Amino acid sequence: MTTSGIDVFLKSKGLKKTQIRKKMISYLKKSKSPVTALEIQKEVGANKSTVYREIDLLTLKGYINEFDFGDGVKRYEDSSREHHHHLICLNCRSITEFEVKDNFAKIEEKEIRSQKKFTVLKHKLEFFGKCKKCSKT
Amino acid sequence: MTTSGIDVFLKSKGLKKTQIRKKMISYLKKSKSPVTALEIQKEVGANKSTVYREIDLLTLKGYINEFDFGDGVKRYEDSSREHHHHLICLNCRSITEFEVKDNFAKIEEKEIRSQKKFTVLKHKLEFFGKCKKCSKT
DNA sequence: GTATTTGCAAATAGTTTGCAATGCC
DNA sequence: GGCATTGCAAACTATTTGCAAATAC
Repeated sequence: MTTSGIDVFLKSKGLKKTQIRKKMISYLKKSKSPVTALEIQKEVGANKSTVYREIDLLTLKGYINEFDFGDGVKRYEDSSREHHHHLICLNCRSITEFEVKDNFAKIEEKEIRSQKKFTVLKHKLEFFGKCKKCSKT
Repeated sequence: MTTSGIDVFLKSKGLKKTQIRKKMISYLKKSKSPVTALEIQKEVGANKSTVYREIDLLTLKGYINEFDFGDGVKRYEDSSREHHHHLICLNCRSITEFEVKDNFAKIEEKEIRSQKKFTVLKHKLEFFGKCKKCSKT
């Protein structure tokens, strides 16, 4: 989303264009891997309540996606980014992205709909293991 | 794992065969969807500290897998169960299992290894949406 | 007998809420 | 001006920890 794209997004969602909100969206937009509430707080310089409230709001409006990789902290990323999955290193906890060429999950969605009558809205696929660096040791 | 299988497992891991541990393993074994620490506590009748310590221990020994579906509570299931994915209803929060026939993720693992030099140990694939019941309303 | 396991109470971490003050349109 | 947004402090929830008592082998 471009800078003016953000303006349009905010307007369409009935959200005011505040300093904190703009900083937060900009931070999410430039981050290469999902960020935590604490990281957002530090970067944006807002109160933690504000950060959490803003996260809720942006999640509700569909601007961000939430992830939990099992270390007790939630992470968030710009939902407009290209579809990808995450590789989480169980050793150093680094998070790498993996762009998907073939969308296998889409195929499963069809099976799920026909077999279970369950309507898939989104899916999350994460791989846990050892990153390049940690595999060497 | 059969009852005697549990005995063998405990012995091989150097774990004592206590009442609480046996009850907990038995509960995990029979549960059809991942259970929370609180549910385990109620079923087993142990102190919550004991439950959390036991969960840590059994996770460490590879007996259980941990999941987080984004509602702030962790869930656990017997790792020896057949490989499957979860369908989480965003409306009523029910969790359904979906057995996988073709293992698409395995194919991606190969790409991940060659492209990213990342060694995959396990993956988690979850589908979020509306269950059969909630789709009707 | 001794190392493991357990319960209890208190501590911690992440997140949420009530309320008054401030800022955007 | 009026409603959305923000900060602060306190509350809340899930989980963890220290320590002494109980239990398995």
